[in-house]
Amino acid sequence: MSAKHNQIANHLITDILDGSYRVGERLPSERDLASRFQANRGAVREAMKTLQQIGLADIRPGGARVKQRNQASLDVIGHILNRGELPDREVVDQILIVINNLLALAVEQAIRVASDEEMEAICAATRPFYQQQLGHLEHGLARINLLQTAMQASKNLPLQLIARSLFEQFAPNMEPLADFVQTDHTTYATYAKKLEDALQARDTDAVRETIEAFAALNRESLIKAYTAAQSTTTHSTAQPLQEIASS
Amino acid sequence: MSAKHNQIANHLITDILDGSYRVGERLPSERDLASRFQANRGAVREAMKTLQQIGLADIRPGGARVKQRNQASLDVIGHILNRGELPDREVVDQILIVINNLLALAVEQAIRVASDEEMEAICAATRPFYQQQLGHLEHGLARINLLQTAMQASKNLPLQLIARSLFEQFAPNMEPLADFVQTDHTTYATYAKKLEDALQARDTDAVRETIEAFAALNRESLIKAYTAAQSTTTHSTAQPLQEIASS
DNA sequence: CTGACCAATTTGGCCAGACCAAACTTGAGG
DNA sequence: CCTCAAGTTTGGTCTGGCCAAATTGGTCAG
Repeated sequence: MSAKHNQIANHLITDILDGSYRVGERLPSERDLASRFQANRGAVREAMKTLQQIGLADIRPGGARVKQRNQASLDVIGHILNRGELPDREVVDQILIVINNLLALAVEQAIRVASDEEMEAICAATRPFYQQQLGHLEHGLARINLLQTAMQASKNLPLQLIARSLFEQFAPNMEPLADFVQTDHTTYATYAKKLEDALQARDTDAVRETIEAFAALNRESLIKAYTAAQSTTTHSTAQPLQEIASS
Repeated sequence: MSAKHNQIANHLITDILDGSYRVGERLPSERDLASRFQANRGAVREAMKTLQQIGLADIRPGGARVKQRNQASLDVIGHILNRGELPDREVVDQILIVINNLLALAVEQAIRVASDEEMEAICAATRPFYQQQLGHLEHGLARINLLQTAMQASKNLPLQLIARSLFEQFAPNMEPLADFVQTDHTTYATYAKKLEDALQARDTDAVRETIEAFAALNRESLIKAYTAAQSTTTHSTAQPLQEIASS
């Protein structure tokens, strides 16, 4: 149902991510791929352009070559998470670490540059966690809202772009795990209260501490979710991530 | 001399970034653009694909529409910095903040997960700053090397990708300022020594502190560079960044 | 006059076949 | 074995055309 060039691109991306082509190896020519996918060369061309911009292939006259994964764009993350039935545990863990750090930075920046109204907006975003009974869905939405509000108040454009890109690739791929996540609302609530207090006091260190506490909590529930999910799921045959190559 | 679709893409990108098209407005049709640039529709098509993947335009049957800037991909940063004779001071400042934070996170992670050899590699990367007399060029290279080594040791793929993307868009656009940057090698050396000690002790807090000290130093020299550069340069007519829109 | 509905037009997606210049491959000659 | 030139492959661009979806504009009922 998706556009043809997207199908082709996705096929090639998963092939590369699965290691069907070695790094530095030449990909099949556009004409070749066109006949393989029974598509026009133009469509293949657009798919190749996607690969290039994702940073998985270096495409130039003479042939397109596979690049190293750690030289890719941030946009590969979504595709990496997409492989297999469950997203790669290790990468998910790494993403959570980064997102939490970005959130801490955003709040730190907000404390520095945001107006009182904007700080109040962040505080308001913490309140649902301890003032209301939240279902799973609302809890997730509240977390997204907190993140977005903080990013907005940071007024740091690169930071906003990074957080947004990362999150948008992260969130949809966590769907398969959603049913297995059990949130500890009580401790979440106490942390949220702590966070608001730290925000009110504009205490950067306390904020960082609290956000790290959140991170630990999230990580814990994630581990539980994985063990729960893996016992239910058929044994995954997904290949492990290739080693992150050296420079 | 660049490929045609790149010329077209760059033209459109700068047009959008300069505000020639309002957010949500429809871009000219592919056929229209093709005749304007005296190019084939296929070339225009590839340019549009670039716009889409950079996140500046939402392109779908019926027409392509301009998106909000804070909904773009991280890859816009390079194009934003590229406008005008000098890169936007504010955005540069924001990038430095983010990069420094990412570096701190990388080192923190390295302390957690890296082997002794990898930690030693980071320490080794700090030594040139206080063991040798570095010229401007070598100093820059040593900084890059420190960043890369830390990223490598962090073993955090998303972190590596972000740092790499950001840095690769940042570095080349700082060229116009390079001649005006004066580094305080002495304090840099003392900080570098401090950083190495903190690394040896695997003291996360001390590392963060030291890196923040570096950040302050860099920021200071950046401000000086800007004032120096602006007095030499003809008055820039670059338009200010549009307000970072609300959600 | 307003709003819903339907046809004509515009627009992006894709296709077929072709030419060019740069890169790659191959083989002859040193 | 190395060097260098001819031939081949490959990406970049072009022309011209068809289709389906989205937009637009007009029509008609309320």
